[in-house]
This record gives sequence, C-alpha cells and structure tokens, in this order.
Amino acid sequence: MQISAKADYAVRVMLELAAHGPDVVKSTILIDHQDLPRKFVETILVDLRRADLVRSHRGADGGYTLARPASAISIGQIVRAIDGPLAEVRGLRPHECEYTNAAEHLAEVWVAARAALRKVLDETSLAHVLNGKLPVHVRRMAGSPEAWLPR
Amino acid sequence: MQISAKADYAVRVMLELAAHGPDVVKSTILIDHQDLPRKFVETILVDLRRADLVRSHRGADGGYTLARPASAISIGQIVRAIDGPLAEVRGLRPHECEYTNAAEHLAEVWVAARAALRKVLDETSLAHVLNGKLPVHVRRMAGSPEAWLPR
DNA sequence: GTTTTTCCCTATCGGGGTAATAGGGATTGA
DNA sequence: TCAATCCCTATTACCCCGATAGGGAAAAAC
Ligand code: FES
Ligand code: FES
Repeated sequence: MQISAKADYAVRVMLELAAHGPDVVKSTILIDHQDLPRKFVETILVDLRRADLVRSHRGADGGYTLARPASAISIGQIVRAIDGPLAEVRGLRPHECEYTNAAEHLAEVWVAARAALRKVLDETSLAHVLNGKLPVHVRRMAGSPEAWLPR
Repeated sequence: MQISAKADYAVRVMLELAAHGPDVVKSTILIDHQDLPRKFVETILVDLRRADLVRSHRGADGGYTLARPASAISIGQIVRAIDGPLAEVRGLRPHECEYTNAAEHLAEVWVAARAALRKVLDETSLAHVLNGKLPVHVRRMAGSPEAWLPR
C-alpha cells in the first residue's frame, strides 16, 4: 500500500475542511494549517472537486466545502480518487489476475489482502478520524502495540 | 498496495520451487512453467538469494531450492524482500507519520491498514497457497463474493 | 461595472523508479 | 577439460511523482 504524498495531502486538507463544519474555507487557510506546498495542493483540490468530494466557491470570500457530510466520506474514497485502486498487482486489479500450476490459488491471497484494506479504509470516515473515535475493529487493529513496530 | 511485476514473479517462482519439495530446480524450468521473461526473472532470483529466501547451486545440474520449508516462508516476506515495506505513506513508514490539528489521529488509520495487510500476507505461507488451504481468516476474507468485485 | 479575491488551467522541470534486455564472466560438478 | 548453470554490470525506454511558474477565468463585493 503506497499512499502518495498527493493522497496524504488530500486527506489532510479534507480533514481540515471537515473541522470547519459547513463553512466555506479558503484554500490558503487549509494549506497553512497543515503546512503543505501551496501550488501543489491547489492542483489536488481541483482533482478533489472533479471527483465530487469537495465543492468550490469562486470569487471574493470563496473557498471550499465538503461535498457531503464528513460522516459520509471515507478515507478509502479519497485515496482512490487520487491514487487509483487501493490494490493492484502488476497493474491489474487483484480479481483479474490469472495464475496456473503452483500459483493457482495466489489470486485469492491478493483479493483477501484487498478486502482487509477495504475493511479499514472504506469503513473509516472523515468524521471518525476528526474526533478520534475510530470504528471498533479499526481501533483494535491500531491498538495492538506490535502494529506500531516496523518489520 | 502496489504489488510490482517483480514481486508477483518472485512469489510465483517460489511457489514453483515449493512444488518440487526439496529438489534442486533449474531457473529455466521455473520460468517456463510460469511463462515469465527469462532475463528479468534471473535478476529476481539473485535478489531472492541475497534475501536468503532461496539457495542457489551452481555448475552443471545446478539450480535453486527454498532456503527453508515452504510452511516457514510467508508471502509477506517475499513481497518485502522485493518491493520494500508493505505500507508506506509519502515514503515514510506509517508509524513515523506525524500529524497536527485536524489530522491528529490519521496515523492510527495508516497503522491499522498496515496491520490488516500484515494479518493476511504475513500469516499466509507458500505451503498454504500451494495446496489451496489458506488460513481460516484469510479464506473468510477472500470467500465473500463482494471481495471479488471492483470499486 | 469595476475591482478584488479566489479558484483554475496548462506547461514545465528534474529525478527516480519499473520492466526488461544484452552480453559475457565466474563456478562448479560431471 | 568441458559444458551447464548461475551471476554480475551495464543500458534502454518509459512513465510517474512531487513540485513550481505564470497567468486566465469566474464571481462576489462594493
Ligand atoms: S482549524 Fe481552520 S483550517 Fe485548521
Ligand atoms: S511443476 Fe515443476 S516447475 Fe512447475
């Protein structure tokens, strides 16, 4: 799972947006509060609008708002909008992989890995992250001390 | 989760090796049985040896064997040896990410996602995949029909 | 209706990784 | 000796990533 800088920035910007409830917020405020490269993130915001995750408002006193309530936008949706599919093998979706001989059951492993990812990223919303109350099964995953150790 | 062609080939080659039990097998046989690009996979095999996942035997009648029993080598180990860490955010390990303000709890999400990946890839061995008997929790993941649908 | 503010578009850049091939050198067992 | 096999070092083409530059378009405020 390679989360690009672009996707990471996208999530953070949307979290800042969520923190402002329904208000319109200027891009420069979001960017400054997260300390991100301005010009780069401006292009990300346009991508997010095209993906219908945020709405833009032009002109003086313009800015951005979430396209839907924070509880209805998952981290997975944001990552997918920016980075593409959550899981790919050789550029193919896991379920499209076809294997023969000794590798016959390999696709099942990739599909299981993707399903595991989905259970975390698609069931965690901006609202969950914002107030720190993650879903129980996610919290249990991150709760184990060994989850924080490298391998 | 981006599994590169290199890592995919590595796993498939090692599955073929596992199918031959303790025997020494020539690279060309492994490569032909999985229909892979010869010269490319030759370099992968060298990487696998350096990672101590296979042992090589030179000279006439040479070839490769697994460094350990197939039940003691996980898919995760192979992927890590070839592609590097299972999960990275902006080139950093998930537990190294530091966030402020509205993003304060974001690292927990990345860590949970990595933990979910580990539970699948680190607890599934070559032997499991070879005989199609995956661990129960992995099988349950891949068993759900919706796990095979794109999003 | 002008001004100001903000978003928005296109182009560009360097660097680095990915997939793959080429060609031959080093080792070892037969 | 000899032949098979692994092994090493380029080199290639290509694309993506992170980031910046510079200005154009829209829309609200006044
Ligand atoms: S709280 Fe307003 S942008 Fe951070
Ligand atoms: S079964 Fe021998 S390499 Fe495929």
